[in-house]
Amino acid sequence: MDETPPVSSLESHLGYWLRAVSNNVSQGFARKLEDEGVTVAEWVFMRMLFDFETVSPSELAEAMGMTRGAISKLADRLVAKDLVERRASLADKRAQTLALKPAGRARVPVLAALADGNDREFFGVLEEEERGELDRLLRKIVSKRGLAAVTTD
Amino acid sequence: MDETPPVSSLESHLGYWLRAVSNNVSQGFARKLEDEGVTVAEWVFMRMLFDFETVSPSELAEAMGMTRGAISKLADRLVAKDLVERRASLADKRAQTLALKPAGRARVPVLAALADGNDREFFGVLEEEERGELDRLLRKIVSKRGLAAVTTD
DNA sequence: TCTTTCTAGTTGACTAGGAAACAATCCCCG
DNA sequence: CGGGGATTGTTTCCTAGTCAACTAGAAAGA
Repeated sequence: MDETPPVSSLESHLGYWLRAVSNNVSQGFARKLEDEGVTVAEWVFMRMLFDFETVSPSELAEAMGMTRGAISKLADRLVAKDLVERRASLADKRAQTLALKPAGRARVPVLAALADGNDREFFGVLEEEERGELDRLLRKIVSKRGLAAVTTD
Repeated sequence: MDETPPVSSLESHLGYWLRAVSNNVSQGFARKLEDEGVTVAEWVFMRMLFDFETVSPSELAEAMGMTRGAISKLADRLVAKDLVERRASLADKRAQTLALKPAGRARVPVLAALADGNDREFFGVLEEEERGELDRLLRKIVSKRGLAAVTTD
């Protein structure tokens, strides 16, 4: 009777398409950031510090969907580049606070412009309202599944 | 005058949300596959071999959006697990052909079921027609931007 | 108080992948 | 033919993450 078990195709999974597009967008973005000597994770890290003066590594790890270990090393790199500084916390000697240094702060608008350009490049193929819909759907998944994350790949 | 330069937020970029969701979906999937001792890349690799009997590493690299070097190592791992085999190509002594071994072939339906479950878990929060729309939008980006992602039709 | 337990951040071992150099082989053109 | 360039797959080195063990300090409880 030739009973072939039904095996779903790769293309039938939204996760597959999501991964394909996301990897591409991130790789494209990474390439643009390369000229600025910054990675995607570093951009996200700096953009977060730009808004919130006082951020702890743990909070950042949570917000970026990365482990504390990864944040620790990421911070090392940014400190080495003189874009970020670590400040000891007075209240709690274990804790620290991360902050942008002036050079880092000055860099953020430039990187933001690259992010804008990257988004235009990849999502410009969609109509305005399609972009709105995509945005809505992605946010819905994030909120319904309660994830706080952005990683980098 | 206080001319603050406008710095776009992380959340204003579709790439940001895409990355957030995609990473989450993939991490969730990776965790499910872990019990089977397989990675996401290995699943994709095997699923492709499942359909097309004869695939060269280069084609696979193209289809999976990875470098040939990465495919070479990925193949090494799968060969080591006895799921895949390399066959020399008769016509061209440089070339080779990758094929699933019986153990690998037997594994695919199980992994496909996990992929189905993962998709349900993450995208089940959307309505049926929202999923259709998301699918459409992602495919549109892939086709308009000519991403390598699998010759689909 | 002092001791146990928890929390913040760091570190080391390991993994997957990219970039580029490489060897083998093929192909084309003189 | 035969030699220069393309192409196939591998390899080496590097980067950026994870996980789990670790250190230092804080907190809670007897």
